Amino acid sequence: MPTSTRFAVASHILTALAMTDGRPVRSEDIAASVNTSAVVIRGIMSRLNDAGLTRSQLGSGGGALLAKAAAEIRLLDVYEAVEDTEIFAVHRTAPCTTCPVGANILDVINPALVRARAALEAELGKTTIAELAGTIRERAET
Amino acid sequence: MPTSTRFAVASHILTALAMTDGRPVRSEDIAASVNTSAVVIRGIMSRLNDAGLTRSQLGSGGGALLAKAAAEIRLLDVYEAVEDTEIFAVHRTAPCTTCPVGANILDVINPALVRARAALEAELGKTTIAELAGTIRERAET
DNA sequence: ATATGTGTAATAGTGATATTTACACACAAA
DNA sequence: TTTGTGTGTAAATATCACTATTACACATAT
Repeated sequence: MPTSTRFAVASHILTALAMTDGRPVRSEDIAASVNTSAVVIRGIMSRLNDAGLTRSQLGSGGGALLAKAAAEIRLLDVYEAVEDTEIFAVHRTAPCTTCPVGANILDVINPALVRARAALEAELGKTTIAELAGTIRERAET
Repeated sequence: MPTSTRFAVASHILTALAMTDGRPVRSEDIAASVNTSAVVIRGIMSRLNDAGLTRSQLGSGGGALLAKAAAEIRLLDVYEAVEDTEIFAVHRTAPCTTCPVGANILDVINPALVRARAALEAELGKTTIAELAGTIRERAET
C-alpha cells in the first residue's frame, strides 16, 4: 500500500502548534518544518479544521491554532480526521457468489478484521499530542 | 491509499485450500472463485510458498496445497507473507532537521505507532485459517 | 513424448497521493 | 477605506503501488 503520509504529517502539524503557546503559525512556516509545500499543509489543515482539532486566524499575523487542549487530542482523533481508507482492503471485484468460499469469505473474515482494527485504534487512543510535544521539549533541554 | 487486496485474497486462497482435504487446486480454479486472473493468484501464491504456507504440485493433476495444517496458519502469518508496506507511512521527504519538531517528530511518534501495530498483529494472531474454513462449513450445512 | 499446470517477466491501465501554479476571499493594520 | 497578509480551493501534472493481461519457459504426471 502506498499508504497516506497524512497521518504522520498531521501529527507533525499539531505537535508544532502545541509548542507555540497559542501563537498562530503560518502554513508557510509549518511547510518548511515538514519539508513540503504550504498547499499540502493547508489541505491537511482543512481536514483538521473540519474535525474541530484546529482553527485558523485569517489576515496579517494570522495562522493556525489548536482548537482544543493538546492533552485532549489523541492520535486516534488525528488518524480519523485525515485518513480516508480502510486498513484492510478487500477484493476489488466481488468474489464468485456460487462458490462456497467465495460467497462467504468476506463475511467470515470480517469479524477478525474488525477486532484487529479496534485493537489498533484503542492503542492510538492512548497517546496525545501533548505527550509528543512534552517528549520533544524534554529532548530540547538536554 | 490504494491499499493492497492481497491479504484478503490470500486468506481466500488458503481457506479454499483448507476445504479440499489435501486435493491440489489449480490456480485457474482459485482465480474463478476469487474472480480474478490465474496470474494474480500465482503471484500471491508465490509469496505464500516462500513463507512456507503452501506448496505446489507441478504437472497434470497438480495445483496448490497447504504446507501446514490449517489450524497452524494464523491470519498474522498470512498478513506478513503477502503485505509489503507499513501500516503507517511517514513523511515522503525527510522533515526539516533544524526545527525542534521536524528533527524529532518521527522518533517521538514511532513508539506509539509500534505499539499500535503490535496490537493489530496480536489480534490477527488469534484467528486461524482452520477457523475460517470451519465457519464456512457450518454455514454450508444450514 | 505430450499435455498439463506452475513460475515469472514485460506491459499497460487504474486510483490515490503529492506537488505545483493560480487565484478568490477574509481579516488585520495603517 | 485601502493595503498587505495569509487562508481556502481548484486545476493540472508527476509519481507510485497495485491489478490485470499477455506471453513464454520450465517441471512433471500420464
